[in-house]
Formats: sequence, structure tokens, C-alpha cells
Amino acid sequence: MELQDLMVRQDFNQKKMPLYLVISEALREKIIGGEYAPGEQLPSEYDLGEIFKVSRTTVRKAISNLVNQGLVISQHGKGVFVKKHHKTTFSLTNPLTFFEVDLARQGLTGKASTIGIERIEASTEICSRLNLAAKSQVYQQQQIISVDESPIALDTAYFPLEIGAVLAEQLQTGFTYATLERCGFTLKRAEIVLECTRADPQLSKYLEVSIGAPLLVYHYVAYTKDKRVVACGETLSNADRMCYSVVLDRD
Amino acid sequence: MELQDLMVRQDFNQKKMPLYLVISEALREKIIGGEYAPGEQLPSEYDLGEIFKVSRTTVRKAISNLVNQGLVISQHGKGVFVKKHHKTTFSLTNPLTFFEVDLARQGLTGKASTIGIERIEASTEICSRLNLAAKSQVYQQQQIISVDESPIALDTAYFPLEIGAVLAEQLQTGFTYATLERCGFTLKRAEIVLECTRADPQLSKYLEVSIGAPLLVYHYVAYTKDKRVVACGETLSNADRMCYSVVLDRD
DNA sequence: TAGTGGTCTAGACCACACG
DNA sequence: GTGTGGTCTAGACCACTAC
Repeated sequence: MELQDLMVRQDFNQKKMPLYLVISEALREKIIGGEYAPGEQLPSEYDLGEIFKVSRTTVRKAISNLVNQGLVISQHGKGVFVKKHHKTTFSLTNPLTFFEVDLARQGLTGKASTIGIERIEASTEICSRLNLAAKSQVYQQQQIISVDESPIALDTAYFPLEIGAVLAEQLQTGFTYATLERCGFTLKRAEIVLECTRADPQLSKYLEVSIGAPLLVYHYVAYTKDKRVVACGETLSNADRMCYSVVLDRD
Repeated sequence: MELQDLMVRQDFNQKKMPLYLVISEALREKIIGGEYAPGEQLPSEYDLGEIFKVSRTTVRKAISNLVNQGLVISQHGKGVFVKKHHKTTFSLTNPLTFFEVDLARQGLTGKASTIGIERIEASTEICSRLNLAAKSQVYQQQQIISVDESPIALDTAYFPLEIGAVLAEQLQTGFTYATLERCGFTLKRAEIVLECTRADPQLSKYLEVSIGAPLLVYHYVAYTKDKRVVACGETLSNADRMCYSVVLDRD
């Protein structure tokens, strides 16, 4: 019955679509169309195999496709469930805002937990971004940023020694920009690059996503009003849960 | 020999890593470390199976992992090759710049080919973004943006009727922002949201990426100085080939 | 024609979740 | 224990590329 429709579509498109694609597309439409509601469980791999008359391997390939598209999540021992997405927005609009402020505006609560802060010899790239001589020592801080108790981003920040030394204790808690300001480093400018990357096995653990899942990367260099670099770093966030907004005005 | 090292690492990590992960991590390190150079071909699936003493299915799972991480590209009938990444940067910095300008600065050449422009009834969301009454008619334009002869983004733009009518012919060629300006619609403000999504089968064809590949989404609403909305739309770009930059200054 | 990746099967065994 | 997804095998056949 369902299978009929699928075969028809396959002929209609004049293409030999592989079976797994026919199946993942069929499921995709049901998900997009709301026939499978967010949070709902799909039939088991075995049942899908029976329904579509294919092997379990093929069903798994189809499901893997849906997982890659961010439509479903597969839970070992439980089943495959339609994802509920809720994206958090981080505003890049002037004046420089803070993540807590953005979160509060969206009725969310965030937390930054420091997983490490240490003095290291900076890489060539970091030295250049911080405008320091090669092989300078810097403070490196890593934080997991959680929203509503689930990890959304991993922030790695680098500070010149004289700044990091002052902040080392305070940086253990709270968000980086906010801590800097509280300690008298008023931010005047931030240079930002946004790009996308994919989770390697280590990041996939920190952010609780699958290997290869897309991550948004927020590269930053922050300056005080005397044009001194106070920090640089990267925030890697779960691309399914974060977006950035900007408003550009021209004089 | 190699296998030995891998097994040792597996024990060392105190984790039962699945074979495909051990293999994809081994290959990943060689790629990152430059042992496999960009553009170089990996051993065939059959050979990798012999090398690691596993079935071809397992080798394929490992390679699929690398593809998902954007490290390699698999070419039917030819082989698996290490990717060469070259990202194009699009600046969001004030004043509003144009993609051509950015490209030229990077020594690249871009082209926008219109694949369709038609008058349609706008969705509720588009009407709201264009500040029009529900079910208004609008012009919808779709363009493939290519850099150095390969597709990098799909832009879908919506224009109110009175603007679209003026532009319909000219919009057939050239970049949207530039065409608007040339026709006397000076842009004063753009509201932008950046997020990440994944390629569905249709987008995967247009942008020549695999299904589920990450795409950067640039949502925009553009205003003239009399606060009139002249256009809105989305630019979906290959996340492996595009990034966005912003500079924020605070008064 | 030979070599490569792409699809698919049938079946085995393991690990996790839940009652 | 039962059911679920996770890993892995061995082998078949197809489609694309290159010579």
C-alpha cells in the first residue's frame, strides 16, 4: 500500500533512487508533515524492514540519513525519535551584548562551567591574534556553556598573561565577556568570524552530539578602547541549538 | 604492525571503541598530520579492509565517518580523496558590502545564475517579513551563486510586487544587493540571522554536496532609508566553503 | 576490461533500556 | 527476559571511471 506509492514516485521521477533514499524520503515527509510528531517514536528498525520489505541494513542507512539531516535522534535500547528543535539566538548587534542578556530575553537560563584554565605556550596563530611575540605564554580557559541544563557550546579563550593572571580566579565561574567587564576591561571592539565545522570524537562527547554533527564556530578577538587585545578564542556550538543575529546599518 | 598500535591505543583509552572508529581515527590523524596530503587518494576500500583486517562494510562505515567530518570526498569509480578546503569569506561589516567586492578582495570570481523568477502568493512567514498583508503576491527569485565555477550557495529572494516588477528583468543576472542599488533602491539596513541547517536531497543536488551536509543559512531582511522593506530571503551556502565575518564596535 | 565505490542481503552477536 | 539499536561479517550485484 504505502510501498505502492513509493514505487510510483520512484518511476515518476525517472530516476533509480536507491531504496534507502526512497525510505528516508518517505519518513522525512511524514516528519515534516507532522504525521510523526516531535518526540514521537518511529517504528523499530525491524518493523520498518517489514513495512518496506527491505533488510535491516537498508533501514539503518535510511535512518542514518535522517539523523544526518538532524530530523531524528536514535537512542540505544529505546528507539528512534523525532527531534524537537529549540534554537537559542545569540545577538551580535551593537552594542556588544552578553550571552546572559540574550538568554534572559528568551526566557532561558544559562551556565558556564570552567573545565580547565592553565598557563600554556601559545601557538603561532594565537600569538598573532593576541598580538604577542611568538611562543609567548598565555592563559587558556575552556568552558562548557549549558542552556537549560544541557550543553550547547564549548568555549576556548586565550588571554595575555597580565590579564589572565588578574582573572584566573574569577574566570572559574561566569561568562568571559562579563568577567572581563567586571574586572575593568571595558570592551570596545570585537572582530568575529562565523563558520561551520563538524564534531570530532572529542567534541562529540563534550557537546553530546554525534561525530560529524555540524557545529557553529564563533571566532573572536576582543579589544579595549585603547586598542589592546584582551582576549581571543572560539566558541563551538551545537548547530542544531544555536543561531546568531546581526543588524547592519549604513550611514 | 599498524594494527598493533591501534589495538594498544584502544586498550590505553580503557574504552571499547568500535572498529570503524579506530580506523576512522587512524585515518583522520594521518590526514590532519599531513601524512595523506590534500588531494591525495586513500587506499581502496578493499585494500583498507586487508590492512585493518576488517570487512568492507566496516571500512565503509569508517570512511562515511570521515566524509561526515568533511575530511575526505568519495568519488564513484575513482576513489576516496583528501579534501582541499578553501573557504570564501563574506563580510557583514558596516557599511553593507557586496559579495562581489568581498570576492574580488580574495582574488576570486563569482557568478550568480538565476534559475527562476516568478510571481507567487507569499507564505505567511514571508508576508510578515516583507511587512505585507497575508496572501500578498510577491516575486520569488532563485539564484545559484558560484565561485570559481563551482556552486557555493543557493539564494532565494522575495520582493514586494512593485519592486519585483521593476527588477524582474534585471534580476535575471547579477547579485541581488547590487541590482537593487543599481535600480535606485539604496539599502540602509539589513537584519540578518545566521544559522546552520543540513542539505535535503534537493539542495544536495543544487550545491553538489551529500545529503545531510551542513549548510550555512543567511536569513535577511533589507530596508531602504525610508524604512521600506525591499527584499527578504535566504542564502544557503555550502558550510565547507563559506564563512562570515563581522566587526562590532561599541560607542 | 579492470578497478573503484554504491547498494543490498541474511544473519550473527553485543550493549543498553525497561518492566 | 524481551525488545531496541550498535557493530560486524561475507558475499552478491550494480554503476561509474579509466585505460
